[in-house]
Amino acid sequence: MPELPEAEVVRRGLARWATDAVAAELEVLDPRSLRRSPGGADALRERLRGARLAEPARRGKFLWLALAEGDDAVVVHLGMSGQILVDEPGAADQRHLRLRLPVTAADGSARELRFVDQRIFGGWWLDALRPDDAAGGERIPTTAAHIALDPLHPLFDPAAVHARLARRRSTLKRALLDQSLVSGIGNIYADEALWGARLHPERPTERMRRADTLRLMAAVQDVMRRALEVGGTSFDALYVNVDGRSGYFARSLAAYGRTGQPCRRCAAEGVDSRIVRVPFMNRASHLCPRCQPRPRRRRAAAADA
DNA sequence: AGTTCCTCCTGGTTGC
DNA sequence: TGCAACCAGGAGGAAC
Repeated sequence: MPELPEAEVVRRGLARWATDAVAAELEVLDPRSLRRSPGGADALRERLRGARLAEPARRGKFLWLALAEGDDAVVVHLGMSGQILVDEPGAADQRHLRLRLPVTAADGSARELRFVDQRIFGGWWLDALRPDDAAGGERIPTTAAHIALDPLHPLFDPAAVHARLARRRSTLKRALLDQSLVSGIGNIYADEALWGARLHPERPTERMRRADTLRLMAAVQDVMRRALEVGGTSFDALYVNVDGRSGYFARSLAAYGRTGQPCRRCAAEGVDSRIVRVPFMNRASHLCPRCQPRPRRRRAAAADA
C-alpha cells in the first residue's frame, strides 16, 4: 500500500529515467487508469507526444511529471496497488499493465515507463501547475492544491499542524489520514506513528496537547525516514521500486499487521502485551493496549455551565 | 461548513 | 471441491 515513503522511492527511481526524457506515443491498455484525465486518452496522448519531461516531483502520495514546456504536468497516483516500472522495450508485459509510455532517456537509451495497477484505484491525469504561496511558491498541480505539506517537506510546520488539529472535532487517526491536514500518511504509517508516540487512535483531537502533537509528528517523520532508508514497505508481490525491487520495512513494523504478536516496547520492559486489531472505518487499527491506552471518557462538563 | 461514510476495483483467502 | 463472501484501502464526493 503505497504511502509517502513508497511514493518517494518511486520518485527517486523514476528520476534517473524520466528527467529530461522525451516521450513518444502513450499506449493505453486500460482507459480506467485515465479516469481522472480531462479529455481521456486522446488528450493525454496528444500532449505527451514529443514532450520533454522534467524531474519528477511529489507531495504526500501525489507524484507528477512536469512537462518542460508550459505549465502542464502528468500527475501519477499509485492508489492501492499502483506501480511505475521502467523496462526496456520488448520486456514481457506485466499482468496488470495499464499504461505504457515509451521514452528516449537523457542518455539516449530507449525505455518504457509502465503503469501496472491491479486494483485501478490509481491513475495518471493531465493537469495544470500553479504556484503554491503556502509552499514558497513551488508549483503544484491544481488537483493537489488541497494536499497539505507532508512531514518530509522542508517547510513542514508541526506547530501549525497542532493548531489545526486541536480545532477539529474528530479523533486522532481520522485526522492523521486526512491529507488536507498532513499528507502522505496511510493506514500503515498512521498505526506505526501512533504506536511510536504512545497515542490511541480514538483520542479526541480537541484533547491533544501541543506536546502530544509534536511527539506524534516526530514519530511520523522518524518512521517515514527509516522506511525510506530501506526502500519502503512491500507486501507479497506488490513491489515498490521502478526496477521491481521490494522494500524491507515490513520486517521493522511495530504495530501494523502484528496482531497477536508481542509489543516490542512492552517486551523490552519484560511485560507481555500483545498487539490487537480493532475495527476502524470498515478497516482496522493495530495498537498495543498497554502502552497506547484508550483515552478515558471525557468528564461531564458540569463545571462549565 | 465540518465531519462521516460510501464507492470505486481485483484477487487472494476464508468459510460453508 | 466449488462457490460466495470477505478483506485490503486512497481519495473524491455525497450525505448528514
